Amino acid sequence: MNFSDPSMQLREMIRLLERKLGVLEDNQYSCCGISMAQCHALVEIGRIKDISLNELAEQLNLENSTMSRTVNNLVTNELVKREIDPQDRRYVTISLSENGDKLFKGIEEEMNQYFKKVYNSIPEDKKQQVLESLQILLEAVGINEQLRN
Amino acid sequence: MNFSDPSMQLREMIRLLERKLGVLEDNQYSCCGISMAQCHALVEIGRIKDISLNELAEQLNLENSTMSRTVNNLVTNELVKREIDPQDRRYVTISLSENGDKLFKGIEEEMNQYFKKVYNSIPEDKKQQVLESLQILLEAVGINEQLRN
DNA sequence: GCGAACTATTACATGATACAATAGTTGCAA
DNA sequence: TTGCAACTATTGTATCATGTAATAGTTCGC
Repeated sequence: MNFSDPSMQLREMIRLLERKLGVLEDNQYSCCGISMAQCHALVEIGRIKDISLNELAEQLNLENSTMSRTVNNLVTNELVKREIDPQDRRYVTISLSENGDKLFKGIEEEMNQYFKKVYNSIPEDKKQQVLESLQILLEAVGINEQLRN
Repeated sequence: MNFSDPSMQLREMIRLLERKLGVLEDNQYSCCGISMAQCHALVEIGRIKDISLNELAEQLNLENSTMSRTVNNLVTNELVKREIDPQDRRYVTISLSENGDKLFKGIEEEMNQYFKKVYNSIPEDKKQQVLESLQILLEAVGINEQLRN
């Protein structure tokens, strides 16, 4: 490998970052006894509070069918409620149960603690720069999102 | 959500970055007709040239058994060769076939093109800063790797 | 030469996912 | 108002990924 080209350095560092962060969620059951798919859905529902199945699927880049089954698992685990929207009975309104909300808040807290530690591991005089750079990188990736393939 | 705390901004941006980049590899067959698991393995084998099953599994953070099956799929697709090491017949030496090498080079080329475009979407006077920041971030994540849980 | 340690594969079970088919609901238009 | 198109969610079917545990073959040291 020849990383002399800075764009290849970029690729390599993003690859490493993905791998390092990915380790956190590699194990199928690493998230408090529920699967990662369920965990992602749970957090997304917790953030938006009330959401339809299609919206949730779109947020997580999943098929409706996959989403439906994942939500079903969460319902089985009594973490999520599924109610038919009285305004339009085609929709289901998905929201956290009391248990689900507790778990959600726990996960949020843990994630925040973790990122606080990471943030505080950044040298003081570089913190602002790292945040700004991530923002710039996000924009650069966004610009090239449509152009793929 | 309240992103006033900069560590929460960090979390949010990393989450967005993961999602944006993750879209690239969401589909099960998005990688040139082979699965993502196979694609990751192919690239890793291509980079290291000759590698044993255990080493490959460790590189990709997978179980031996999973790795064995993935390699088997690649062998079935005639992209990878599996040979018993004559020095120690417990080991298998895994390497790319001619077809596999072509595919590997194609993937590398495509990825490099993509990251070149991303890199060139970064404002000229910020390029160096972004690279440096990613390096800093990697180190910060690395520091907290052992500390998890 | 025998058993411990190691490498890879296979058996089994579970979960995620996509595509396609289906059921129910709504809205519009003839 | 009735019938059809459009939409939402669920279910059927198939495939792949993954982990744990069991198994087979190999090496090495005693």
